[in-house]
Amino acid sequence: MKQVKNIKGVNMFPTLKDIADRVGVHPSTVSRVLRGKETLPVTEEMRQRILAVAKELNYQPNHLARAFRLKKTQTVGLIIPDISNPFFSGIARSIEIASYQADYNLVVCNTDEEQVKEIQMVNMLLNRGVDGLIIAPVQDCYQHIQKLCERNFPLVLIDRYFKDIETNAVISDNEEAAFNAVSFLARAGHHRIGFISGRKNIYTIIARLIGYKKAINKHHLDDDPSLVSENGFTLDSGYKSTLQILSTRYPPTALLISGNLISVGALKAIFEKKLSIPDDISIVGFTDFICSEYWVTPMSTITHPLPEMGEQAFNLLLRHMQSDKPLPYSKIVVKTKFTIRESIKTFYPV
Amino acid sequence: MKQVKNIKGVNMFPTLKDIADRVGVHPSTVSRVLRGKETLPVTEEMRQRILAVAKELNYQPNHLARAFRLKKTQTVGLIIPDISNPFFSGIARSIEIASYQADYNLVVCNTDEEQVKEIQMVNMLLNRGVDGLIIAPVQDCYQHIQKLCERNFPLVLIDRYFKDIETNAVISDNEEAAFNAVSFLARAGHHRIGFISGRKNIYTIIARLIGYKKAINKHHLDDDPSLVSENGFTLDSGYKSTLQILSTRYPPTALLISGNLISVGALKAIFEKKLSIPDDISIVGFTDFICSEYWVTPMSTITHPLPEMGEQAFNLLLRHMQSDKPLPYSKIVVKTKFTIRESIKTFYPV
DNA sequence: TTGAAAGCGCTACCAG
DNA sequence: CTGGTAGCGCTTTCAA
Repeated sequence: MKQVKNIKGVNMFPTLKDIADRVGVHPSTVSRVLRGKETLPVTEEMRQRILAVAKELNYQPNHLARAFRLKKTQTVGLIIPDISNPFFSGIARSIEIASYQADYNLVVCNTDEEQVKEIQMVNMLLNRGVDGLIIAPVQDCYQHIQKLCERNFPLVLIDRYFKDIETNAVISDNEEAAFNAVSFLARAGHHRIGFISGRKNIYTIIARLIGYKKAINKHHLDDDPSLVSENGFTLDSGYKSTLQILSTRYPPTALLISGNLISVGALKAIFEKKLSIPDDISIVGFTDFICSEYWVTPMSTITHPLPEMGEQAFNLLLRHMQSDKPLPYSKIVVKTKFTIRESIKTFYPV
Repeated sequence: MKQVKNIKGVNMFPTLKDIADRVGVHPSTVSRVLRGKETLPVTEEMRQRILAVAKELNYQPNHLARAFRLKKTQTVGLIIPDISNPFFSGIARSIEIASYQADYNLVVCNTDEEQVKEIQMVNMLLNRGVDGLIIAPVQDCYQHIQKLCERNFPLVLIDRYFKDIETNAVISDNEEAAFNAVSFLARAGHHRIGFISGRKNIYTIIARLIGYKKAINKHHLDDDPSLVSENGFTLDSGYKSTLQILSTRYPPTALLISGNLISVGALKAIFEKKLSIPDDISIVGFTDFICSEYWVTPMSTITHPLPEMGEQAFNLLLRHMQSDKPLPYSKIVVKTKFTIRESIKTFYPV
């Protein structure tokens, strides 16, 4: 009768029936005791006997069966561009901490900024029954995101945001941060300030660009389109953009750089041109590595509170996953921090 | 009859039965066509009709049901100390790339180097029915790992290895790498070489220590226990260890540093002591950030081929997951790369 | 070649 | 208060 199952040794776990047999009771009763709320009608004696046997057998409910039955997996999907980017691995880590505490698992998917992959992954994760989704979207389109919202599927966007559709989101104060950084550079005496922006279409980039422009206008700085270079988020694109901007006839004296991999590429370009920081060129970078302050010239950075972002995102998601009726959307904006280091030349004391 | 299920909009996917009904055939037939091997006995006409309807309805097999039935989830678990450590996020990324291609999902868990958490997580992932496990173990104990092997559960260790038990593993040539680095420093004229080793008990650390000692002996360098500081893998422990070693009566002229977060901590200590690299102290670091070459003094590093490690680990795991009989274990050793930069002072030309 | 039925382990509902 | 039963969607075996 007893079959040799689980050839690979998985699932040698006892089942409800095993407990029921030992106690001499029906499996459904065991289920009620083990899973049911405190208020379910069972004799205290029964409870104790079942609980005892369950502990003795070291019973763990079969997750696969539960997930199948309940259509709940206690798993959330995280879709990000690239986990090996420190910005996103920081976010992933903080989400994992929160999800671990709430007894959820985290499935991590990387899009490489490819819209097709993202759509595939959303689909796949839904089919696998994740209970919720946290996404830093590619932002080439949003129909698939919109559909999730229409179905009231628990979803939180992180870092990036669609201004055309309403969703939950945890984002940072990009516009303000860019404005403040450029304003600081202006007050320090810079007139030509370049912006290596990263991939366009992305919410963060658009917001930073707005902040940049506003500061340019407010401080009457050189407003020259050739000072802005949109490109990818990779080291190489940062390198190329920077090289290009520094090779123009009137290169900037300061650079706002939008992303940590881009910053590394920018440094590469700057050194290749034999320029020195900050004497020839001042730089401020969005998001930092942990080692920013140990760079050739310690780098001024605009830092995101990654732990806070991840925690907020997960907790927001959790509320939506646990609620049985649709909740109103929340948009949480976290504050970045501007750290000034030696990478900025000040013509005037600021 | 038709219930309003899926209140949150999940699982609006058609089932085998939906297809069967449309085609006017039994669900099991549909299953045979859709899942079965090519050789199964079905009329070609039937095949085509079913395939057509399946495509029309955009049928996707319900992953939860399949997983439950088959006890296979197409998911592998990755257990690492900390995804926000660039070393491990690099490994995680390369594993994810390989698993994506093989149509597997990846669940990432962080232990924070806590043995209890690791054991918990192994358990939980087994209960959730992962098909295989890749682990960078904490290495305070190995009984749980051993049990997995006894059950023939598909498992690959990565970066770390137990010399007392046989397992699959993808590791790097730590001993040789340490030996080579210290030998280089010796040939450059250093006699007192310190080693900030990281957490002891860890395979990588033990191997590096052996390589370090061998080089010390071979080149007749100062063999002083106070030159070695074992500690954690955090920035702070690197900071403290370095501070301690540099504060001894006869501090070393060169330092081998075992980990990237530790390196950052070491730098902090060095700068705090107002020492300059490489004039006062030379450094070589195990594993690098992408930005190592842009540090105050570009850092000499021993680099791991993370993409190769992750890919090898996943492919090895895949072979074991796909085989129905136990396979012999493989131990794959990858080569590190020693990159010499300005952080080393050479008393003699090397 | 196809249909029918059983069953994975669990939960939920309805009787008693 | 407890037992029985049905069923989630799929695969697999056996019978037709």
